[in-house]
Amino acid sequence: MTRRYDEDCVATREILSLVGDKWSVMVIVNLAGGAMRFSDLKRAIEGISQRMLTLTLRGLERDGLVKRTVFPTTPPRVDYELTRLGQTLIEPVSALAIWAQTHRPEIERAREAFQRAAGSK
Amino acid sequence: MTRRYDEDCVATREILSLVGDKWSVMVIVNLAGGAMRFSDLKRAIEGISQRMLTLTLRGLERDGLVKRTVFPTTPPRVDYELTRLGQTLIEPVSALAIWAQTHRPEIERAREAFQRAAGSK
DNA sequence: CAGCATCCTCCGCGATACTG
DNA sequence: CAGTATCGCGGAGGATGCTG
Repeated sequence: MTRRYDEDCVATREILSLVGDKWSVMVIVNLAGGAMRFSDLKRAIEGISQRMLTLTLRGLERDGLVKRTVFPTTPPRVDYELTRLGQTLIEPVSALAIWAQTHRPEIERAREAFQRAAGSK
Repeated sequence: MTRRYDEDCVATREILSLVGDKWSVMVIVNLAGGAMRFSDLKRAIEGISQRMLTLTLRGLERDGLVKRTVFPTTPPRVDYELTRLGQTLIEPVSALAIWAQTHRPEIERAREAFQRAAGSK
């Protein structure tokens, strides 16, 4: 059924875009080592704005990849950690990261060649 | 060295974003079955604009993932196919796609639960 | 057919300021 | 500390029209 096929594609893409999302990956990688609080994540992920960290964490929580725990103290403290589902993502994402590292030189060379080809036009 | 570490991260992310890029993945998946010409790709990838297909193909060609072959006929004909490097991407990307398919129900449920939690606030 | 150039729109995201 | 609310810009990307 075409309809079902499309739905699958859309859903799959939606999830794949997670991996392409800069901040989501950074958060997941950081949480791979264990729970962290909001401010620690903010400090660990260089360049992220408070807003984006909040939005990213909300998205991951919403998808069941991250668990949010609030300690009702003053000042408030909130811990974030990967759920079991979130942890299963680490492996395939790492595979891709390794691919990236492995083939980086090739890509670099391809870019230079492409550059030269374009320049000599 | 911190500098090197950052460079690695940036480079890796740059490559990972490829996977998050909607159109790039679609192109790669379509080319996994063999060479295709421009118009065939355009028809196969529903919803893509001519502009984005061109840009996406240029990017992939630039990175050495796709090879572009021009047949100087009239009307012109251009074939695109995965390079060997491009083909090595299929496996890790598929792994991720399978992860997405496998865990979709869980994610779906997490979203519904999250929705309910937000609604009852 | 394949593709470049141009215009124009939308919204992702950062910066900033305020709250419990 | 851990957010939410608001504003503003820059860039991604669709629509359209023109070429070899």
